[in-house]
Amino acid sequence: MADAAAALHRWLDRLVLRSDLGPQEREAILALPGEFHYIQANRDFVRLGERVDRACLVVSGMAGRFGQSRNGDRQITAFHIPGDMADLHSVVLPTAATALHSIGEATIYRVPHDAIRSATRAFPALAEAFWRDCTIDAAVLSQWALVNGRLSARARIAHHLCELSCRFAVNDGGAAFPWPVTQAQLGDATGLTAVHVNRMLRDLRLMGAAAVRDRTVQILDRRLLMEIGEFDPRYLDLHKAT
Amino acid sequence: MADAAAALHRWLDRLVLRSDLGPQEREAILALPGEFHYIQANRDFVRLGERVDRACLVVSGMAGRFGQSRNGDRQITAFHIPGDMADLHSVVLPTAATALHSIGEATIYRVPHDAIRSATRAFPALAEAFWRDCTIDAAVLSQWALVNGRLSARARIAHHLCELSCRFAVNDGGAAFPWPVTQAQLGDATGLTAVHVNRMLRDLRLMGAAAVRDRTVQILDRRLLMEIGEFDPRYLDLHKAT
DNA sequence: CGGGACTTTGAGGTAGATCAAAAAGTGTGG
DNA sequence: CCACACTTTTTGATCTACCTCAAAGTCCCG
Repeated sequence: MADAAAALHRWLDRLVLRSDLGPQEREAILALPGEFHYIQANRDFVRLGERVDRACLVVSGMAGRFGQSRNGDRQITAFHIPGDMADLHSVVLPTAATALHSIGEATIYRVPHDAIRSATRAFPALAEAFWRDCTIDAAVLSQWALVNGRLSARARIAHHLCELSCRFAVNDGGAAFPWPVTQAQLGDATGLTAVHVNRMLRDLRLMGAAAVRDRTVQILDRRLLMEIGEFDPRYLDLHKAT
Repeated sequence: MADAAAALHRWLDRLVLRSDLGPQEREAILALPGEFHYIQANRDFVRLGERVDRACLVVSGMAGRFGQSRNGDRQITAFHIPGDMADLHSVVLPTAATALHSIGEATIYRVPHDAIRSATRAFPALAEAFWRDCTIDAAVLSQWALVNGRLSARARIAHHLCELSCRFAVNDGGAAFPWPVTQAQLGDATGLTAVHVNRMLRDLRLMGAAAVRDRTVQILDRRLLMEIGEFDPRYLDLHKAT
């Protein structure tokens, strides 16, 4: 089985980008108990309205947070990559107002809320760090609302690719990154149909901005892609971001 | 000048709906220092990217949180009513990724971050309560993303009216509530043009669902309005909600 | 090698945008 | 208390970005 400390370390790396944590606090994070779960491709693993008592750390693959309208249309409200605690908010709001879905195959590490709560009681700085992380999550969502509400289809897609590129780039270069997301799922995130997503991706490819090949996004011209998507990475609060 | 304790009490009422707070913690809230500010109608009072050191409690009127695209189009991502701490999140993320605008005239009470932070250090339950409140704020935004991304123009507007009705109804009946929002602003919240908002409001009026008159929303047939807007109040986590 | 999921392309339809202008409020100063 | 300027609401006419429906092509896995 995989290594819990390694999985938690990726999350810790994300946290310390934004919050100052001392050695004891870091150790408290790395010592969090939990279990690994393998999730089959494209499965809902947290249902809407379900009451949860564990939070999900993405270890490998991707996850999507989503809501659903009456006729079954889905709106993805967040993509989560390895190192993201996808539903940290469930610690303070255990009834999921939002569901989780694996994007392709995924592995998660489920940490009991109790353990997280005792860590925050012992170390107030952790409570603040978690609160901050949830707040950045909300800032990202706020940006999605702006992008999906006000930009053209092409710009929305360009913006999403830029965002994911930056978030992956915290660890490496970011010119290419894994992309298990189907065009239908990208449509669910941008409020478009799969057909239109396909045409916009073709445009971006023909413009030489970005291309998806082999479940991987290739950024061909970052400047151009950012221009098309009106992308400014400041909202991500990744101090190292390009 | 207005009464600080009274203003803070409305916020406290909102907090204790969702979090258990003891007498000392309640007193700490009611003792928070701050200053009252009168804001002229439709002014930006927190700018994008500005670094703030005080949080804004809405005392009277309404406020809107928004982001802006390159060409100046705005997307409102939240409406705040009296008793809401509009940017509590700024305590942990002082650089505003989102701006604030008065909807009509408004009065706010500005509380220094320092005071809020000392309260959370003294009372961990307050840190958790604030974190929870920010999380519910994010859940509301997530619902907006779903509604604006997936529902028809008419449904979006119906949904927004239902939401505000419920949030006002925490205090009173909720069949009618103040509505200083212009049709252009409602368009900025729903991702529609003012012209189309006008037509959809006419439809809702002719259908006998809801009508806006004298800066006030009249809910004519709540059941119908909820049906049109696919509204289910659970995401608001107001235990008293209808 | 066969079946299901995903991608790609085509043709035509429509919800909502855009542009334009009149009507109704709202506030201000004389 | 009226006149003027400005904002907001309302209606009409036209346009278009994106949707819908349909079908062929491609990839992947058992």
